[in-house]
Amino acid sequence: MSAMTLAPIDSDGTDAAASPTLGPPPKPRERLVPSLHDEVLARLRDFIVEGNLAAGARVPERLLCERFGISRTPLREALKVLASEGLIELLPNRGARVRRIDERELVDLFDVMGGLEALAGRLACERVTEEDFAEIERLHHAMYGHYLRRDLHGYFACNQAIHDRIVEAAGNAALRATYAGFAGRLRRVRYSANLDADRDRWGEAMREHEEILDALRRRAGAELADILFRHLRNKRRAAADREAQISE
Amino acid sequence: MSAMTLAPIDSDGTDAAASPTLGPPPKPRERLVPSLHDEVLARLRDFIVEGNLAAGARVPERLLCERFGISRTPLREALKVLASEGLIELLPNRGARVRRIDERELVDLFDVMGGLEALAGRLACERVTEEDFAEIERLHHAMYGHYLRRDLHGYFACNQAIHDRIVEAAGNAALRATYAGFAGRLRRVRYSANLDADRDRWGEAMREHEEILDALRRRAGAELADILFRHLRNKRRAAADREAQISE
DNA sequence: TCAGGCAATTTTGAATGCAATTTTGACGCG
DNA sequence: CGCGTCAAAATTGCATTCAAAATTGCCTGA
Repeated sequence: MSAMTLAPIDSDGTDAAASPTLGPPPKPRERLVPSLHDEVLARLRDFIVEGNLAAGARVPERLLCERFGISRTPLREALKVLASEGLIELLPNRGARVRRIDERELVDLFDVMGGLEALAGRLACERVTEEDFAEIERLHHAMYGHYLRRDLHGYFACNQAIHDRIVEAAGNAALRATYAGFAGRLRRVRYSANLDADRDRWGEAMREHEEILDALRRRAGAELADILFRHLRNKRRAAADREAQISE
Repeated sequence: MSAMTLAPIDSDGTDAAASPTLGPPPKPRERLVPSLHDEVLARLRDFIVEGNLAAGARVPERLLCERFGISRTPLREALKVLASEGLIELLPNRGARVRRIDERELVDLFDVMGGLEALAGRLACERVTEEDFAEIERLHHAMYGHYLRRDLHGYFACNQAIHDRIVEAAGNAALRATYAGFAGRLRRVRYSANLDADRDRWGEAMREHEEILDALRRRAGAELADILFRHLRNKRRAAADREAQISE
């Protein structure tokens, strides 16, 4: 093959950093046009995550194009991205299908979530500020209140918020993005850890959260990482038990 | 907007599992045609990872199309995927650029790698077989041999192999894929942890590997996770020091 | 009645075309 | 000589088109 005609292309020197001297119009036009592609991608992802397409079902290109009012090109681009995210699978010449998540894969995903939360906890111990901690502590107590009142909805909201805050406190963009990605994949399966029917697990979860807060207070990174991983493990196990309980 | 004309689409019942009754042609034509898209995606990824495009440089659509002998459509699809992988960034109406990885992001990526390795270690302790362990032990001793002989290349190869085996032993597909993704992103920056110039770090790394093997032997999950995370941290720190040393 | 085969239709994968935006470069002015 | 303006050229985003593959439906023959 011919020589690398464009082998080492040099940077054009344009820096991603703001260069105010270059911008005559002071208007910071960032994302003025959110680009159809991104919008379609987000919409299609939501469409699937929200369960509008059954697991294993074909993803009907034509229909979705009409639905979103676009041509096939941007839709197909979005499909490739969703496939790389693991939400759908592309069968050569046979279209896209919503990926079916079997029990084994669910366990795998939960474990990775656990690993990411463990990492978040470890990093959070290094970087969390007093304000961050105070906010998490506040959420923790609010959650405890919901627990006492048996307010499942409020409890879940606080629980979610706490875990999100920990990830946030880790101050790691790559971690945040990866965490969000896995959370999205898991959101599709409703692992209804319906604690209402499992008071024991609820109490256990609450105790684990006490440990989490305590480890974070002491900035005990490795310890917090361990607790968080096991916390997710228990959560998954409870969900699995509940699943089995329903199906029997 | 109108009613969800295609709201709950049902599965077509076709199972991903082999359905021999449905397949008249017994030929298992899986991936006979690797689909241009996948090929282009892999080639483009390699092209960028191997440093043919400088960080921050524009990704010239037209030129790459000619280079790969394809039209813009599959190339653009690949670009979207690479953008979702974080390898490039897409600026609306202004094309794709190779993402510039600054010091901060490098630290973030290393930490996530550390978190993933920690998870791999923890899971490996749960699932590793005696054969798996024996293989890792063998690699460890081989690595020690390279260390004694100051064979940097052989040392690196074994080192890499050990970490890969641990991830493999974790038996978690999602983890493996995520790990591979981050490894790819990091491969672009040559964090030449040139141990040859840093004998202390090399010795330290070797001692850490002794701990790793020991924890794995005892199936001490939480402990191994902790060691692996710190191992990556130290590796990063050594690379950063070396970087600073070079630039001064 | 039902299995098998063939042709029409549908669907996918990729190329091409076209409007809109950006970039480039020349020109005029201070 | 430097700076702003504006038009030409290039590039991007998306729609449309086209060929190849798969799916569907129909028909035939046992």
